[in-house]
Amino acid sequence: MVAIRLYNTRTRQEEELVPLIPGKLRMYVCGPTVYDRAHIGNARPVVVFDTLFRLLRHVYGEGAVTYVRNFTDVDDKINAKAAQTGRPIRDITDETIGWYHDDMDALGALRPTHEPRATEYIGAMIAMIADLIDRGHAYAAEGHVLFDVRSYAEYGRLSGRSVDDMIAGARVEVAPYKRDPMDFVLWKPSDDSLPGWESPWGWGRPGWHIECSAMAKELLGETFDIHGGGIDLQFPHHENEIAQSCCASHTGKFANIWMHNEMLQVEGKKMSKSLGNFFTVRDLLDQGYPGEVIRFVYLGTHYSKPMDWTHEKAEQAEATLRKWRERTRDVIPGEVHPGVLQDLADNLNTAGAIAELHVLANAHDAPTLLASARLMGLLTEELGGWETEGPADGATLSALDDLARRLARLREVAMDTKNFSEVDTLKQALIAAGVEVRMSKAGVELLPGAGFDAEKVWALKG
RNA sequence: GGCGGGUUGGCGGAGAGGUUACGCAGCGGAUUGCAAAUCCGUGAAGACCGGUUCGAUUCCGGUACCCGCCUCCA
Repeated sequence: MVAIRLYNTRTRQEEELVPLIPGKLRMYVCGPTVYDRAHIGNARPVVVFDTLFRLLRHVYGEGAVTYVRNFTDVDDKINAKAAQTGRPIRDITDETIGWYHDDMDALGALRPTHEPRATEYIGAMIAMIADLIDRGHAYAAEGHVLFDVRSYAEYGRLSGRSVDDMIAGARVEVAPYKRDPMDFVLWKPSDDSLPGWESPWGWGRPGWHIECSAMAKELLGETFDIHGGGIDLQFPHHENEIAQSCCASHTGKFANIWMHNEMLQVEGKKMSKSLGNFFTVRDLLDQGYPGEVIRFVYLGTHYSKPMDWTHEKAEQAEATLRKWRERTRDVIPGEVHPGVLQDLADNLNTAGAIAELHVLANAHDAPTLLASARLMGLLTEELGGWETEGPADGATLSALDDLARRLARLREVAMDTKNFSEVDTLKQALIAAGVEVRMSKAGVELLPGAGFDAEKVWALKG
């Protein structure tokens, strides 16, 4: 069995993945707050950990891997949207979850084993909060329950911060009911306009961090193998998860390996609404970027480095995938290339693995290329189809066929007369219409290419 | 202020203390009426300053610059 090595943020070093339960692998990844379409930054961890999920299933067996990714469906952003639109919260979250599934499916991400909704685990959260109070790690105050960061000596270990340093930064909410400014909310009161649940501390709703601790415990147990998410979650979210879970557990342990993907940028800049470079996955799909192309761009940069989304990368990815799909058409997948597997097992080096795929393609080893690419969720049947669809409808395609025949006739004549001016005129017009013109001894082939303009084609047909 | 990431050939982007990354673009060739597509081949690198070493782009220290998180936005 291939040894998988992963960089562990918790220990700041690369480690061999040794399942806590032999033969079983348990992974938790922080999922979305469901109040709007997922943007392309949200999608990076989805693709990264989907690729890891696929690798783990390949190595340990499909049934041996349990992957949990939550939906945060109780949150003030959702409440705000409900208040703004007058729609019921459940409508909003159901709709958003549907979008999320559609969009992530389009990127070739497998559905996790479990996708728990926070609102379905309120009981487990209340139980964990009560347990934390009993153990002296949390306290109720003015309808809130707060975690006492001073009660947990390891607080700040994951993110390499000390409580005192963070207070010096003075970016924390100071509330009179807090014992320490860094204490964070486990439970907070709700008024009539907000969603809430009965609890020992009154009508209220959970703080953000407790849901992951509670759901991970319910679905994976007190300890498990891998916890993933974006690096932005390292503090405070993951720090707080660790504090809650470790203080509420019998072993004092939580996730074994912590993995964080770096952030995504757009054309070299932070994606933000104010810069106008903010895209949802749906935006890109609607603009015509196939989901597989988006996935390929993501996998082209190692997850531990900032990734830049650029149009140029997407174009190159599309050209590469187009070529590979042509080469693997009707090919039966062979064995996964050991080099590809080795690269993925080496801290999920997807960029290195893609380089190996290029080598396989150049070596004309289509069966191995296909099997290896599929391990990464590329060249799969589900993601295919886009490469042959093209931007032309059926009628336009038949118009192209007519033009191809006309061009072929003109060319035959020109071969005899040695006067190619008419052929070249038509060819240039076709190229100007975004048509790829392929002429060979076998004949003439016209394909809709980049910048294809159906109107110009119809004008040429006359 | 605290924490973290980065700086590699024209562009993108990896690994490895000594031997070709890889892709795109470029260049040469095959093919083509000319092209396109395809195929074959090929030049080009590691911010700066020190240190360790027989040897560093790769390890260590420092400098500069870029970026992110700590704040509703991943």
